[in-house]
Amino acid sequence: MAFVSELKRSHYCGEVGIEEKDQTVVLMGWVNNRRDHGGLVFVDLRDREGLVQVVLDPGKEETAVAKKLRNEFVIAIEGTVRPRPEGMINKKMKTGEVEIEVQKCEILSEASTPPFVVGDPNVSEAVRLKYRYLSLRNPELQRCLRMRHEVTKVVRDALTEDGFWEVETPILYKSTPEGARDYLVPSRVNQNQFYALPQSPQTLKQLLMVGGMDRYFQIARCFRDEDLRADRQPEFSQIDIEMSFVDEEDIRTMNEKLLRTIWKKIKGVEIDEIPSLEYETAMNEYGSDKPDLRNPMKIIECSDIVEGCGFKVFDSTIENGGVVRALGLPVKESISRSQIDKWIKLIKPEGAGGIVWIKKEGEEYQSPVNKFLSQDILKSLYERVCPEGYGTVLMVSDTKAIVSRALGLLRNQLGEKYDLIDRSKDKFCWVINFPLLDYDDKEKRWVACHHPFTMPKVDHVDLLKSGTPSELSKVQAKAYDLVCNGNELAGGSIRIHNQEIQSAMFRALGLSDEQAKQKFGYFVEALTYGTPPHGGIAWGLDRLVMILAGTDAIRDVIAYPKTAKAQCLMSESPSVVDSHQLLELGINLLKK
RNA sequence: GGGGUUGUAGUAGAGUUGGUUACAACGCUGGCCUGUCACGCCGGAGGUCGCGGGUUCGAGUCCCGUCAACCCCGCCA
Repeated sequence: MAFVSELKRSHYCGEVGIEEKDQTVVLMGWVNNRRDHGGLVFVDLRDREGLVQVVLDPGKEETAVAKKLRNEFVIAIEGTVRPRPEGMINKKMKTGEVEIEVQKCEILSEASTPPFVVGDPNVSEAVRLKYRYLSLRNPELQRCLRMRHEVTKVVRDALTEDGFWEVETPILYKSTPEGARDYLVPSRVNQNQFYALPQSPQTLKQLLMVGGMDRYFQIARCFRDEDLRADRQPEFSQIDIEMSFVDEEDIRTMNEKLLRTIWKKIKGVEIDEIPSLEYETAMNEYGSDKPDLRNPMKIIECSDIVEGCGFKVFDSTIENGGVVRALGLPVKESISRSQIDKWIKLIKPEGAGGIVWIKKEGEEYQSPVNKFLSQDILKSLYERVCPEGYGTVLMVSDTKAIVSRALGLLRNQLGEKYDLIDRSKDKFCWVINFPLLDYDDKEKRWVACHHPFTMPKVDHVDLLKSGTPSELSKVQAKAYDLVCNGNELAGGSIRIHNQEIQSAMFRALGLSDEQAKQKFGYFVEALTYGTPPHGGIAWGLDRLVMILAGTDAIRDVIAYPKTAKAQCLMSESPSVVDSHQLLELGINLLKK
């Protein structure tokens, strides 16, 4: 067995076709499968481009090795491409028209019996993660990683074309006072001090604008020490973008162009016009700031119809400034009482008391509240919420916020359960005019919805300066999210470049200029040295690739992902370290 | 931190009201086969039923605890 083959690869396995007829080719790859017929051995040879059938004669000296071949052996073969005999074409294979008649076969590397068959879809996540390098041989995972590569390439090309510079920012950086939990890295040289891994390059990219880079982007790795989800890993990537001398419109236009380029180049799809939804509208009509517009249901206002109706729950809700709103479930089948009870259970944790439903039976409207509501009122409600004349009305009454959360949750649930979502097409929207501030009930103070350097809308600056609680809640931000199929694809804002507005913002957050300086230090100082008007956006790259690849697990688009407990099962990290390493760092562990 | 689902040969599963030696498949392995492509045929090996307790004459099965993977809530500027 040669350590290095004399052969030089001429083609990828998956790329051999009828055009190569009668050519001698050299292929290298993994044995995907072998079918030993005694006097004739078929091997499906695999590389990242696909499979091709190679035919070996174990009787000949050069190919006698065929008997030794096993799954996942790495081999090199030299052979002649020939059309398959009459009736032997395999239509299921891309290369099924041809096969390789092998003249030479070398084993480059033998393989232990793998713990699972490569490509077997029924292997548990734990086993697949432990042997990630074997999972990576699965064409499906390779398709996702190839797509990820293609997306970053398209993004780099498109942004470069538009005058952006890719600038790398540090991974060893400073712990930030707000936001997610930081991953900390101890410093050996500076004992008792720590770096933090960046949650995002937010401040760094703004300082690049201060530094005159004008247009920056980065495929940036970000780190957050928070619990994981199906679409969340502790380290993930952003397409991070920042621009100088621009306003909201410029950034939205630029990113819409980028979005169109991505969908065109990756999926070959032209995107329709992208609607902009006010945050307020999104919350009222979809119960979400990232609505899935593929779901046809909308939340319908019903307060005006039921006002003063005599049903105590509705009346007192409206008197107290709350609302009565409804979803119309557009399915003809009758919804059972127990089913509705399940939905009530679903929305209870959101604070909603229950669901009042209306069904139509012939010309009669049925409802648990028909003792209180006349047929006329039920009819008006039904006709507004189910204008098609069929379906079930599901009403919730409470404060605006609770009704939005409850019906938003229900809307998603119903969309899935009754297959109301049109998956043939991706649906996008911008969500704009987010509130600038949000009141934190636990900590009894105002916090920035986006971050404390987000610019308020021009005509809301005075509201911000007024500082009265009722006014502060109305202040809107120059912030925007790009939403696709109910996922936040990207989010960003225009940043404050004006000292006076920045001070007003800090005051609203309950910080004096002195405290702000202490908390944000060098960053606040930097903004005083001539900051261009600027703003930006960050795309969640992993989520973007997930949507394009049509997968719902973020692990599928990351080569070496971590488990829900943030461990790497392959390398068994995190792990304990040698005591001398800790000693050097001046770290003493609390014994467990 | 809380809730849910799952855990039985290498892999993914079946396993009855608790009852003899825990099943068949894929993979592995020995043999046969020149047209297979989910190759086929004959034979073989492979098990601390996640782990630890408990109930019982007897536990894969019932109970308690625990661990792991996944999903959800909290959390995620």
